Amino acid sequence: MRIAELSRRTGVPVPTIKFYLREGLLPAGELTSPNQARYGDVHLHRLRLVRALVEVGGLSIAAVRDVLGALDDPDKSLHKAMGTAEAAVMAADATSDDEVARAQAREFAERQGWRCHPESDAFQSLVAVLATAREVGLDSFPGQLDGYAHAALGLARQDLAYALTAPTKDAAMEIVVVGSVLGDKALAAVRRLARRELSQRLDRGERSGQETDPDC
Amino acid sequence: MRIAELSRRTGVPVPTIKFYLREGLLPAGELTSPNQARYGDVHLHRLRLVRALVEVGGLSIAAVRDVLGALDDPDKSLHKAMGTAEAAVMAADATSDDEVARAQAREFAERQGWRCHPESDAFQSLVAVLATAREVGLDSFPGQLDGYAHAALGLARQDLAYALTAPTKDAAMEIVVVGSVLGDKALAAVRRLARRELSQRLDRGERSGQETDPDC
DNA sequence: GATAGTAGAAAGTGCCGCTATCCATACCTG
DNA sequence: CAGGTATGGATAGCGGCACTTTCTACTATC
Repeated sequence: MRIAELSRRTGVPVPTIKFYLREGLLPAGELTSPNQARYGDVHLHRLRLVRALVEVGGLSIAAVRDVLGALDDPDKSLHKAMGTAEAAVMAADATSDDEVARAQAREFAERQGWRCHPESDAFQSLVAVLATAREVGLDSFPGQLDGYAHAALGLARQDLAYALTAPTKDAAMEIVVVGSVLGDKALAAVRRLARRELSQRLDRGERSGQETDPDC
Repeated sequence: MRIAELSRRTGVPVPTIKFYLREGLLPAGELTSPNQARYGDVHLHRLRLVRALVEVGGLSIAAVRDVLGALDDPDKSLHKAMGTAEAAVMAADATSDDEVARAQAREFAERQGWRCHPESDAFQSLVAVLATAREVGLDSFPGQLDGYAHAALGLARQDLAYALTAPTKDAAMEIVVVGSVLGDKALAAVRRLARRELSQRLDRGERSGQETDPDC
């Protein structure tokens, strides 16, 4: 297929596709002449992937390039690809050196029995959030984390199970990466729906919802 | 205190504070002369709040203005303030009219027994994610949602309980709004830590972790 | 052979979150 | 009370980023 069809089937304008080609987010098409190229399903799929990461995930072009690079690297383990995706999503603001927040995060990890690297983007991001919470005066915020951890463990278990459904390693990596990005967005949305649902139930005087969600 | 001290105590440059004043994110100081003003703890707190929303939450200036407006509105219910905050966070890309995705979202809501408005930002956002998942070929993604819902209900319950710890309605609103924004970030980070922890345990041949998290 | 499409490169656009510069005035130190 | 520094207010500028536009020299197609 040619670039116009690629554009038609994805809704991405031709100039934007050219831009992505230039930026290395999309592999070049197979040249049939000095100024003609053919694109295949690979390009179609990749283009949709790029748009998903950019539009839904809010990733920058550079971050998308990193993520795709990790996906394409044949030597890369699933573990490492996940790390790259996380780094891209976390956007590492690399802020303050709040020692208290760092200690809070470490204590939290210990409480959970998690052995996590304090240099990882996820950990840094957590420290940044805790520092901000402290600045804004949300003193009991760190206590919330344990509840988050409980939920997160369940989600992580589910994520991994989902990834194992993939037929090939490439597919698994893509599921993990895209699932990370889409999953975050979906979880945020579902969380808000749940919150609204619960506050509605409270408004109606129902007891905090054991009837539709037996919860253990 | 004067603007320089406000700047010193928050780390925000004076020109940026002036910019926020101009944009209405910060109330004007009390004028003591035509060109002198005094700022108080309110300004200090508000400024930190703005930075938290902008830096951690990634909210645009306009979104921050909306959120703060909701917080300041004395007539606004906690419910409405939450709605405004959600709208600001969700950033409503208002994309495709994917009927299939919409149906998937509706089915999900029914499965959960949630009565949610299909016009709400959270619902729209969910539809957008599902549409994207479909485009990228993540066919079994909708099945993930039920697991998300389980986790989200737990989190929502915790969120509401947290909000009820606030002494005043204003404080509760702030907790809900800021907790929403910080909570999303924190949850994303914790989720990644959990995922890494679990995949480490798998690497070591442990059975998928009942020993540190009895989970029900 | 006219029309439309294409690759590739270079320059331009629009938005957004600041940042810089000015000015007239106020405070503050010596 | 003089002189340097800070302030409020206004206007203009800047840098980054994700595209878009424009151009040229070709090529496929009707």
